[in-house]
Amino acid sequence: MDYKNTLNLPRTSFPMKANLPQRETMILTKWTNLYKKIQHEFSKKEIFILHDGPPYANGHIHMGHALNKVLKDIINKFNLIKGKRINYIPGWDCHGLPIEQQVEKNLKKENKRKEDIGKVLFRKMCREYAKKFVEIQKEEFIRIGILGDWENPYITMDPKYQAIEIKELGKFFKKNLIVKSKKPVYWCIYDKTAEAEAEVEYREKTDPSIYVKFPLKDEDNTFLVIWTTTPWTLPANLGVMVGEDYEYSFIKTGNGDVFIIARELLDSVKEKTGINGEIIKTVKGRDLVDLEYEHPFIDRTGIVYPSEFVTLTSGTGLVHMAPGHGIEDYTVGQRYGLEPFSPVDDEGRFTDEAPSFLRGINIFKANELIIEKLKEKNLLLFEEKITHSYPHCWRCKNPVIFRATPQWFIRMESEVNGKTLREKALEEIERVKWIPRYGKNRIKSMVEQRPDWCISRQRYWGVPVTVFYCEGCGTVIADEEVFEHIADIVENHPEGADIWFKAEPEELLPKGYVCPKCGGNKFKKEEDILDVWFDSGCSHAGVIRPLGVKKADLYLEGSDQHRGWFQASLLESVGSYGEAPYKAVLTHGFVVDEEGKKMSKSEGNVISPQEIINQYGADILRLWVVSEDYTEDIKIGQNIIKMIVEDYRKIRNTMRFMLSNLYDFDPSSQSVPYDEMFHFDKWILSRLGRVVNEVISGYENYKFHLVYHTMRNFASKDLSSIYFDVVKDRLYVYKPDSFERRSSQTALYNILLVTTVLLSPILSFTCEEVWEHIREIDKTLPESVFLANVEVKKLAPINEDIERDYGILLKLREHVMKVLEEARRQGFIKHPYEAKVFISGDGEITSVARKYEDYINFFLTVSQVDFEDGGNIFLKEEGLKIGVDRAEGKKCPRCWVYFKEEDFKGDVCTRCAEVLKEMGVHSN
RNA sequence: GGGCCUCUAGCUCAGCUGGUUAGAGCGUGCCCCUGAUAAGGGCAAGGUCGGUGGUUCGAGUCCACCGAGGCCCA
Repeated sequence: MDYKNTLNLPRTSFPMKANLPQRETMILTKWTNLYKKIQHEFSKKEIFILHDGPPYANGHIHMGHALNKVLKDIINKFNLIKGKRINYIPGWDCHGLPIEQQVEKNLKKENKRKEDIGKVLFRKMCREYAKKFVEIQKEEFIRIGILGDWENPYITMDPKYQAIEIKELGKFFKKNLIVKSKKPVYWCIYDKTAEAEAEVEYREKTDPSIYVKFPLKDEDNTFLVIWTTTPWTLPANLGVMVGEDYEYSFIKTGNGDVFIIARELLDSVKEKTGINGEIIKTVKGRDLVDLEYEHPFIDRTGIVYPSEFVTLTSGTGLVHMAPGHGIEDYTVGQRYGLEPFSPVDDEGRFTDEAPSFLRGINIFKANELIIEKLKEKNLLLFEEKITHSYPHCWRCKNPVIFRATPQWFIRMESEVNGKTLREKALEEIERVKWIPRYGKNRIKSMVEQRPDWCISRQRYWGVPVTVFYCEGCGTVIADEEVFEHIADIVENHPEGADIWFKAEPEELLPKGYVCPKCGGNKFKKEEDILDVWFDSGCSHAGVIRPLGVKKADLYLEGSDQHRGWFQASLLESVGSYGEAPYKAVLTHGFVVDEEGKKMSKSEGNVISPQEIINQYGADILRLWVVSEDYTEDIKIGQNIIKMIVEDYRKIRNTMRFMLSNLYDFDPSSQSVPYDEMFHFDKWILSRLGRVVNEVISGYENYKFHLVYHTMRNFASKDLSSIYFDVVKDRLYVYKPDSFERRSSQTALYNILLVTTVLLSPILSFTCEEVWEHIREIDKTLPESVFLANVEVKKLAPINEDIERDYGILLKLREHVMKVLEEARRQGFIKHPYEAKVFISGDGEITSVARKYEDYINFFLTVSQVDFEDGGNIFLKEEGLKIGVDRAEGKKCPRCWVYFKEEDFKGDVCTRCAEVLKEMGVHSN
């Protein structure tokens, strides 16, 4: 007789092979309305808001996006498990330079320029471009299983969003947080336009290289020596910068002149200029600070300033400073109250503010005149031509210059509720929880040091700075009512803010509006648009506050956003509402390759989420996200993916084993009450309870890699290697409805439910798939694991008494395994069932093992255990001796355990014979 | 060049306020099973904690410097 048919062998339709790429798309169909359903069913619960930072709507998603969105998804889904309601509205950032550039590039192919087609048409093209990628990315995010309100995302180019942004801007103007002042930007004097940093191209250019003497005011014949390749900026010179910690030497030459030059650069300057002399003293840069000098050819003086921007790689270590013509000069200048002086007009000609010999002259042509002037004054130390890399206009290929132009700024020192914006922002930083903790220092030092926020851009694709200028008196029109009025118009216009560029000022202003200062009724529109960081910085106002909530529970982005979105959002919110828009901010690191190097096309080490999804499935991608500590760089590569795939298999098979042994189990009628359960089943539930605690604390502390390690270890150690291995005998051999089997099935069912729920935030697809199989066991369960309301802790009671005993029994088991291995090696046995184990000694292990005398052989997966000294192969230690011999008797063909002849009834063991009898099966 | 951060077995991670022979899982090797089977089980070998120098009775754990890498700034 084939006894195999009388066993309760596992049965399941849950496939071993996941085939995720295909299966996941089916599950996605099921999830189509899931978010809505959850919102509906969980509507009474406490809300948790993770506010999405908007990715830029350009290109397909990359690993960084995937990492970010999966982390968010895990947190959202964990909150569902905790019994909260979530609100997750994904967003996109749509305006700005990269899209503008891409569209311009496309235009160029048709030999067109954006100037030729006009702002409105150009903006339309940008909008279409952004829209296309919003749709693409949306599909990609949905594909990786991100749960959210994908039907109603927030999009910064939506009229509604733009309207809110304009209102926010209005608040800033109303609170006097915005000022107009000058700042140097890249400027093309041929195209007469500002250019963004990302737009200029570096090319070789030949320029004069001159060393100039700046006479000290209070010390005769003593000169600061500066070096410059832009003599034309000398008329705008307002100071000299030095490095505070550098050493500067005073060189006295033959004719009595004293030159001040950085000591480290002395040799190179001497060599270049031919000056010679002896060092009469050397001082620190900070000792030079505040020294006053006379401008070489203009009747004014300047002083020496300390600067972190001075380097000793070239020049003299003393840097000529023109705050209107250099960004570093400007930054230092701001610090000391210097204006960004720039006596140069749109077309690159000197204005009336320049000395008379230069007025009206093109700056590049003026170089020679200035050099002549310096020679005339005997202040030119040396002159030559050099060729160096210099920024050029990307369209006309001519050199660009830095030129101070009027810009709008949010002033960090403006007052908000009695404090400066900066102080208030710093105060708010203290109130926010930063994860990891050092994130706080990072953003704090950035906010402490940051310059005023320049929010204007001289570009086409963005939200306009909706202010007017009175043509009569030049007054800036920035009344709140005007902003509200324009916001209304924008919100109700199909193309939103495009109306600003289409309509006349009269159409945009409230009817009959006159200049509050001069009563004039002719106005000019501001042409500038807003910095995209202001766009996304308003998202709390556009998304969170309309829900009636003041703060998001969490913002979660890459650590680069301490400078970007976190800061923009903080400043915008503090300026507008006096507080931070978030309670907590979590940051993650960046995706790097297996060597820890950053990914780049040229290195060829880029891996895309699409590749992983198509080859292995989104759950593999999701498992990867939690496999590493994301607060630092997170590595990915083929080897790492392989490892993740292995782990996935282990977890999947563990789930499968449980399912396959529950095919005849009805939890409502066949569960064994906890108190009556078999001790080993109580033990595994207790272990599960520990796992639940660890996993929940891992989730709560955002340490998902700990969740991963805990679950993986539980699956492979506690479950596969111990519990399943031991419990198989009870599951397979006993009568289907026996206590022995039902008790273990009760445990298995609890474990399956709990692990499925606990893993669902991570392995969302697989857990949903498992869930569908669990629902065949319990038909009362809700349709999705994400709608489940499983009280995981209740299903996994911790039992310390049992844990204590089993802690000891497990030690015994480990010892026995070693002895069995030795026996196997020596050929005594092959399968553990062929063994009889002898346990003796007066230690704790022996006494606990005796307590479980009738069961201990099953726990050790051997056929027989004797509590006496014996065995051919043995292990001995303090108070314990374990021996192994061949089991006595013969193997029962049904349960495979060895029994003595007298323990057989017919050709099966008495245990099996009894089971068969109860089952009504006749054996031989 | 500056600020912040990281560096423990082949891989991913533990290792609390400094204190016995540095742990886990995976992978690897060898073996077993064939009633989880393109599965399952067992045993074993692998680190002196990026490097150097300090503080200390004692350091992976504190300090300094160096190296590799990441983010931001320049």
